[in-house]
Amino acid sequence: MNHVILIGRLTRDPELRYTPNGVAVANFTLAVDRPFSNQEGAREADFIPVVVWQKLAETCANHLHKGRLVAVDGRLQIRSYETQDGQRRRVAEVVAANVQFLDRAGEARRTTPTGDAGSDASDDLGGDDFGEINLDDLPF
Amino acid sequence: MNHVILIGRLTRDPELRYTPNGVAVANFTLAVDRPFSNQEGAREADFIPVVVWQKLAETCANHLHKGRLVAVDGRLQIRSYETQDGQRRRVAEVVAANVQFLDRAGEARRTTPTGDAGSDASDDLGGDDFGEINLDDLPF
Amino acid sequence: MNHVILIGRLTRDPELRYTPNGVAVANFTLAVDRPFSNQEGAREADFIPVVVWQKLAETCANHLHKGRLVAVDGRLQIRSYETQDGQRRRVAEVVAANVQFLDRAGEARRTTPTGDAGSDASDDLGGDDFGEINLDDLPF
Amino acid sequence: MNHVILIGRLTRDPELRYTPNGVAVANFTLAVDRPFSNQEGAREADFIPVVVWQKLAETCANHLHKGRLVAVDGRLQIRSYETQDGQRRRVAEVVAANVQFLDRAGEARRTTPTGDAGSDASDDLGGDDFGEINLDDLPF
DNA sequence: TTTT
DNA sequence: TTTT
Repeated sequence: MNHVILIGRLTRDPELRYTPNGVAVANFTLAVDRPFSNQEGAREADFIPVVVWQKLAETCANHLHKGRLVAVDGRLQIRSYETQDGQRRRVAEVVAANVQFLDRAGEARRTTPTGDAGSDASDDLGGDDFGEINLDDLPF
Repeated sequence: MNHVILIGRLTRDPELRYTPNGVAVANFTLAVDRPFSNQEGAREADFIPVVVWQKLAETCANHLHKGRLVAVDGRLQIRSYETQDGQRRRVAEVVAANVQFLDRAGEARRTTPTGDAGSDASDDLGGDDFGEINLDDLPF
Repeated sequence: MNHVILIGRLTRDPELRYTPNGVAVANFTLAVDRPFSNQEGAREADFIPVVVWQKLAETCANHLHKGRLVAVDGRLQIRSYETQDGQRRRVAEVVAANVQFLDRAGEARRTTPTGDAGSDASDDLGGDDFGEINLDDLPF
Repeated sequence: MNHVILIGRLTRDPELRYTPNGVAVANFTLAVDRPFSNQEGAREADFIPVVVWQKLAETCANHLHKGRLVAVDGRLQIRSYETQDGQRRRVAEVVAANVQFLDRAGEARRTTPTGDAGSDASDDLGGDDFGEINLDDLPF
C-alpha cells in the first residue's frame, strides 16, 4: 500500500513531454501548505514534484496552469539515478492516478500568453474531474 | 491536505537521536512494494525515508527492527539543505503521525544482539498500535 | 488504521448542537461525485454524513453553508442504535479530524438570510484551513 | 475524491455471489479498532461492510477467512433502498479497489472445514497483494 | 451478530 | 526556484 493525497497549487505550468515510445508524461510541482506555522509565525509549504502519464498528462497540460488549485492522489515513488560524476542520487515524486480541479479556470493567473484553456475541445473534462487511470497500466 | 499512507518493511533498525532541546526523533526506511512488475517480471520496491518524533520515536526505536512490517500514516515533507560545496539539495521524507505494527515481534529477524524489545517496560503499546500524535504539536 | 478523505459539497447548512457536557458537535452531509457515470450516462453522488466535534464544529457552523466545496479527512465510524420499536439500526458517518475550504465564501449560495460568515471574529481561520484536531481527544 | 483506507480483521468468512450477468461480488465485514478507549477503558471497534467485485471478489473468497488481517483501500458508497413497508433506508459500505493480506494464511483460524486456501491454483497472488482493479470498470 |  |  502506497497512497498519497495532496491539495495544493501549481508553482508553474505543467511540462509535457513524450517518451521514445510516444507515451505522454507531464510534470509539475505542487505547493502544499504545511499544517502549522514556523517560529516566525509564517505558513510554509512543501514543494512536491508530481508526474502524470498518458491521457491524463495531456489533459493536465491542456487545462492546468500556474496557480491552479488541484487535488492529486497517487503513490510516492523514489527514483534513483547516477550523476555524471558517478554519485547515486534519489528523487521523490508523486505518480498521480487522479487529478481533480478545485477552482474554476478563469480564476487562476494565466502565464502562457497564447494558450487558451477554454477553447481546447480535444478532451472533455466531464466536470472537474480528470478521470482515473489504473496505476498498473503505467509504462514503467 | 497532505496525507501519505504506506505499508512496508523496515530496511534497517530505526536510528534514535535527540535534538538540542531534548526532543526524540527516529529515522527508518520502509521498503514498499510497487503495485506492478518491471519488464523483467520482478517486483520492485520504493525505499521511503520515514521520520518519527517525540514519544512515538522512542516507542519505534524500542520495538521496531529490520524486517518488521508496519503501516505508517503521515505527511510528505520536502526538506531543503545545502551541501558543503554550496549546492542546494532536496530530501523527501514521510513525517509519521501514526505507526501500526502488522506482524508479531517474534516473526521479524532481530539484528541487534543485545536489544530486547520484550523487556522494555518504559512504554506500553496497548496492542499493536503506537497511538497517534498531533502533527501540529511537532517541534519544527 | 481508518482513514477517509472526501471532497464534496454540503447539501445543507451545518447543524450545530451541544452535548450535555457542553461539547460542540456539528453535522452536515457531503455530496461526493462518483468517479463514473451510471447506465443513463448521469453522474451520481454519494451523500455522506459528516460529524465534527469541539472548536472545529463551531468553526464549520460559522463558516460553512449549503453548496460550499470542502475537503474532509477523518475516520469512518459505524454507530449502532435502537429504534423505538426495538430494532437495531446502524448509521455510518465520517468523524472529521480536518476540514479544508476549497472555494471562497462569496461563491457558495447562501441559505441563511441573516447569517454573515465574514463578520464573525470569534475564530480566525488563518487561511482556508480549519486546523486539525486530535482524534484521540474526542469526547466519545 | 473519495478514498477510504482500513486495516482490520474479517468478522466472518467472505460471502461470494454472482450478479444475473455473472459478475462476481464478495461481501465481508472488517472489525477496525478505534484509536482510543471508551470510558470503561476498553478498545472498541467499528464493524465496516466491504464489497469486492470481479476477479478480486473470487480471490478474496478463495483466500480470506474469518480473523484474517487485511488492508483495504477503496471508496465509501452510500446505497439507498426501500423497505417492504416503503421506508427509505441507507447502507454504507466500502467498495474495495485493493485488498492486501497482512498475516500469513496459517495464522488465522479456519472456519470452513473443507476449504483449502493453499491448494487453489486458479489465481496467483504474486505475494500478499491481490492486485488492483480500476474502480471505473465496475459494473454498477 | 461480529475480529484479535 | 517556487503557489495563494
